[in-house]
Amino acid sequence: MSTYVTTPIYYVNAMPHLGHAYTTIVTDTYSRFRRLCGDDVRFQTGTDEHGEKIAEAAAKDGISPREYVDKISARFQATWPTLSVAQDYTIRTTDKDHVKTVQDILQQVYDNGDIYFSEYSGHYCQGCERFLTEKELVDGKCPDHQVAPKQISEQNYFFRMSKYQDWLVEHIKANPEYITPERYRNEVLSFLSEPLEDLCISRPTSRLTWGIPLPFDDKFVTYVWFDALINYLTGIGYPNGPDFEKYWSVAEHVIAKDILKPHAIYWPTMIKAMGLPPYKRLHVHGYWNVDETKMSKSIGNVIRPHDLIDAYGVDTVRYFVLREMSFGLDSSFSTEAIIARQNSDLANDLGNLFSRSLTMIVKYADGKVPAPDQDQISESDRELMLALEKMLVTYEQQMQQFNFHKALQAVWEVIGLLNRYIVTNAPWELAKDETQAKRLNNVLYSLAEALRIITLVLRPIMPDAAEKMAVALGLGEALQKATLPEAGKWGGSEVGTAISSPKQLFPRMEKKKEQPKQAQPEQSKKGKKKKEQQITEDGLVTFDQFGKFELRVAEITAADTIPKADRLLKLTVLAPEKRTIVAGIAEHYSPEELIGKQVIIVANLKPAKLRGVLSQGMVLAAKEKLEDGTEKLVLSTVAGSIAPGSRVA
RNA sequence: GGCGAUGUAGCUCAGCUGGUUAGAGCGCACGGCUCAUAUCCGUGGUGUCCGGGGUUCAAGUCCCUGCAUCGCCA
Repeated sequence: MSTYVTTPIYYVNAMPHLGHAYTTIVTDTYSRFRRLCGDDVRFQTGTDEHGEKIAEAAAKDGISPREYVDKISARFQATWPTLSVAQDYTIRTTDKDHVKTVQDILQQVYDNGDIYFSEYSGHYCQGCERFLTEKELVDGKCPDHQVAPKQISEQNYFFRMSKYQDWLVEHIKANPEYITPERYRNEVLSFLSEPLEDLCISRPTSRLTWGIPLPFDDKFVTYVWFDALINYLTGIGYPNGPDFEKYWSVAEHVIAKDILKPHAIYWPTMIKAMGLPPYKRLHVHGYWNVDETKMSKSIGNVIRPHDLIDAYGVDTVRYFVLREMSFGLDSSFSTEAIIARQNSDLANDLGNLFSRSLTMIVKYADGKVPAPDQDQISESDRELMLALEKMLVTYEQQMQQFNFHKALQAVWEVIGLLNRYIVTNAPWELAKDETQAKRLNNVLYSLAEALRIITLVLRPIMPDAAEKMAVALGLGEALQKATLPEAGKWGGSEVGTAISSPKQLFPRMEKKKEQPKQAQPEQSKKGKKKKEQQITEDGLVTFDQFGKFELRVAEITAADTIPKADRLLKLTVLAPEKRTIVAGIAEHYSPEELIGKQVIIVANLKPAKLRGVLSQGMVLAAKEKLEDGTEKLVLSTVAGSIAPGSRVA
């Protein structure tokens, strides 16, 4: 059997966050699971690097798109090893072979008549990179970006997606596992109950050059999906690569729910138009919330994988996300939740079980796996064997269905049983009585054996911890090659194998409310760094020095744009005297919305002329640099209304 | 507005085709053990199974309806 599993290619306009990490950990876990089952596995991830947003972000940074995508793509690729993710191939949409394959496919579909040229006009939102319908607009603005879209009339190429709608509906209905979990399958079928529109697949080079040129019209480049989705083919050598057929016939995609439509509708119809068989399964997962709220850049609660690894370690992070989230549903991330899992599941249940078992083998059996005695098999031994057998069946089924939390539940039931087994058999009592030596050996053997199997099934989930366990159990390299069908059977432990005293697998963690190492917005991290630098360079200011700054509350009474200055606004304020202040906030605030606002100004700043206007002071504002290269600016103000001119200190 | 999902113990959730006193983990309380990472084991729940109505000998489980939350679509 072979397995081909992919993550989406991640759009490089943002740094990796918990969502990216989750998708990738899931895919990695599944690929390791299939390997454990003995499959020939191909696991692919990658980055999506074309498009307007990339070109803009690069321009803002003053570098070429190529330099920009190299930089961000490298950040993604550097993240995966830290999460113990071991992909076989990392594709980039800017790879030469990918570009060529995309063009070949476009030409082929075009030649078959499934791509046509047409004109249309509409409201184009730059943030969304798409045309919005009349009804989507709120107060004439894009609801997501709060910007009025541009009215654009454009000629473009379209993919005849509608032609394959009936086929797709039939295919989804005939294959219940094509899209899972079921809720997303239903969503897609519901969407397909309405007539499908054709898909716009190009952008004129007059507007965008950072893309793959259409082979049949060099005045256009490919628009996102035709470029991006094809990565799943190019990564395995489409069309003539030696392994293409083998892997494509078993292709499985893992995605988050935000890109369901492209993967469940655009992609199958594209594949059909190319004359290829459809992919096998599509696995859709939900979002991670942070403490009940959405993770978002503007709130500043974005969780970064490296912060999590620093604070908890990679095994705990992997275990946590896989155990906590019901695949398909949204889940919440919180410091409390991950620490609870770490302490109760990993440290107390698994870690302690491992520790006490190995210690006893070292103490009571000279550190070697003792020989079991068939005549001394007790009821509890039998129960344990049966439980492990049952666990393996459940584990395999649930892992195959992407129900990782259920698979782990099954494993932890056995861990619980083992802790009870130890109490029931009390090896420390058996050790005191020489006539019980055989019984003792059986118990110790059972423990070694059960832990060996647990180590095996935990490998896909926590590769590093499983490796440590394997080493302590004296399993060595045999386990690396072990597959579930054989190594899962009871009795695989070799008598006489040397067991070493265990090191602590998982430490317990303090349940502090504030974890200093816990994921924090990058903003504050940078701030901390700066602060440290200032301390070392003695950049501290004294109270007296600070007192020289005269900060006051000012009320804005008028605001005007300044000709030929697109960043500046001329403000008239009361502080309490009337002043004119020039502020570089025009990109973030419109004059109208400023009237009446109370802001904080530096009142004794040396006046300066800006664009011919004398500025008597300076307005304070907080600025945040967002991952996509844009900036967010918010004026500083007071928490309640106060008389203009009040001193701030 | 249309379609769909969800609503079960303090928290997170299991409960398939209706059938004895509705479950698990976490947390909490008490007791026990000592091999172990102050870990482990045992005991402890009078839960309006969202509200209302209905079908049935019997409903958390089916039907209708209302409310709440969420998703997709328009």
